[in-house]
Amino acid sequence: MKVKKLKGFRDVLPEESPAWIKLEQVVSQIFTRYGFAQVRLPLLEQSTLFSRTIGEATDIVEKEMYTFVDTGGEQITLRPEGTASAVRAFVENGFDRSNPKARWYYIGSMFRRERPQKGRFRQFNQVGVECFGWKAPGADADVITMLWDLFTALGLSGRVSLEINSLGCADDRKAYSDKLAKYGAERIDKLCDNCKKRLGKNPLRILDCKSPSCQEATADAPSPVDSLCDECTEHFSTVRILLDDQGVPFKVNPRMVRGLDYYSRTTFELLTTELGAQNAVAAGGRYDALVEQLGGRPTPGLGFAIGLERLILLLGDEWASADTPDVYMVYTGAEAFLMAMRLRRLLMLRSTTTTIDFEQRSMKAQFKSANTCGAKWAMVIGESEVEKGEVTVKNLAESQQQTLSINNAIELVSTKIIASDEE
RNA sequence: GUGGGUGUAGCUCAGUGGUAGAGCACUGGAUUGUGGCUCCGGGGGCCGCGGGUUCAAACCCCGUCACUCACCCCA
Repeated sequence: MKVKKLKGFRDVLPEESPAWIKLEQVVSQIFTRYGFAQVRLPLLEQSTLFSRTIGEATDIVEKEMYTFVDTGGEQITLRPEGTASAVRAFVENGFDRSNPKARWYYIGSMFRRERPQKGRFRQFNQVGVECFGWKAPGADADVITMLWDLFTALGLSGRVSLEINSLGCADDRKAYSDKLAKYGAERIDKLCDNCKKRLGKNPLRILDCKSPSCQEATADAPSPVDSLCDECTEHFSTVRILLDDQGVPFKVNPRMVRGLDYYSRTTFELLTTELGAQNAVAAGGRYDALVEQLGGRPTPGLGFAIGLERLILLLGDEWASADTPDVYMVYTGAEAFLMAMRLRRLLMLRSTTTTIDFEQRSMKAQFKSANTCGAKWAMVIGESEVEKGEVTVKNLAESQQQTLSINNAIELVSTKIIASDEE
C-alpha cells in the first residue's frame, strides 16, 4: 500500500507556492503600515483553552477538534483557530499589565476535523489579526479598514462584500438571546430540527439558518441592533460613520451572527459568491470579555481571520507565477562540465538564477530543457570554448548568440538581467 | 455524521461483454555543437480494491475504499 496524505490535508507544490509567498509579502507589508507586529504561537495548546473560549456547545469544540492525550498524560489540542492562543499568550506574557495596547498578527495552520469540500480543509491556513487594549470604535473601524485595504491591494475589492453587525455587550447579548429564544419558541413548529435544538443552546444561530422554512419563520424576528444599550448603539453608530469616512463600503446585516461564543459588539464578514458554499473569506469581531475570561486584567480586544486557501482560490492561478531561471548552462564533455559549474557559481554569486543538467545529455536535449523551463539565456560551453577559454552566450527569445570571454559573458548577462528586472 | 457525482498512463479523458487507447507531458532520433514548428520511435496501466455472474468483465451485479461537490459548520 502506498502511503497517502490524510483526508482534508494538502500538498502545496512548487506551482502553487509562489502565490503563498507573494500573499504573505502583501499581508505583512500592509499590516506593518498599520502598526501590527507578527507573533508566532504554538500549534498545540491545552484542550481547555479552546473549550472555555470558543464555547462548549459549538460544533468546533463538540466534534471537530484534534484532541488527544500525549505521553505525559496531558490532554492537548491542535489549535482550531488563532484568537484563543493569542489571548492566552497576551495574558501569559503579562501584556495586560505592562503593555495593554498591542497590535498583533499571525500566519499559520489551523486544524478542524470537518468533511472536506471546496475551500474547506482539515488543515487550513489563516492570517489572523488581534488588536488589544482599545475599547473605542476607532479600533473597530481601523481594523476593518485594514482588512479592506488588503483586499484592495490584492485586486479583490470588487469581488467581495463587507457585512457588519453588532451583537452588543454581554448584557445586550443575553437580553437579545432570551428575546429571540422566546420568539423562536412561539414558532417552534416551523423551525427545522437543528434550530429546535439551537433554541436551547444558542438561539442566535436560528437567524443564519439556511433552511427556507426557518428563514421564513424568522423573517420578522427582532433585530439585535434594536436591543442594544445606549452605549453600544453609540459605539456601532460611530464605527459606521468612521467606515463611511474612510470610503470602506459595507452593508449592515442584522442577521449575521458568529459561530464562536466570545464575540460581542461589532462583528463583520467578508463574503464572496465565487467559492460555492464556503462564502466567508474573512470574518471577525470584538471580544471585550475574553482577556479577563482567561485570567488577565480586563482588556478589550478585537480581531479577524482570513481563510488563505479561499483567498488563493479567489486570486486564481494567474496571480503569481513561478520564477524561471535566467541562465541555462549547456555543455558537452567532462572539461566543459567543470567550466560550466564554475561559471554557474560565478553567475549565482552575482544574483543570477541558473540551472544545469547533470547527466551528459546531447546539446539538443539541453536546449530543449532550457526552452521548457523558461530560461532567458543559454551559456554554451563546448570543445572550442574550452580550448579558447570562452563561452557562447545565446539569447533564447531572440535566437541570437555571440562568443565572449568569460568575464564579458558574465558582465553582459548580469547587466541585461538587472535591466529586465527593473522594467 | 448524511446525500449526489466520479475512480482507466504523470495530467485531461475516450473506451457498453471478445488481446487496454488518444491527446498532452516525459524520453531518443531525423548527416555526429543549438530550443520553440513538423515527422518517426520509446518508456510507461493488477482499468481504485475485494467478491460474484459468464466460455470470456475496464464494461453487468454486490460490497468496500478514495476523491469530489452539497447538507452541516465555518476562514
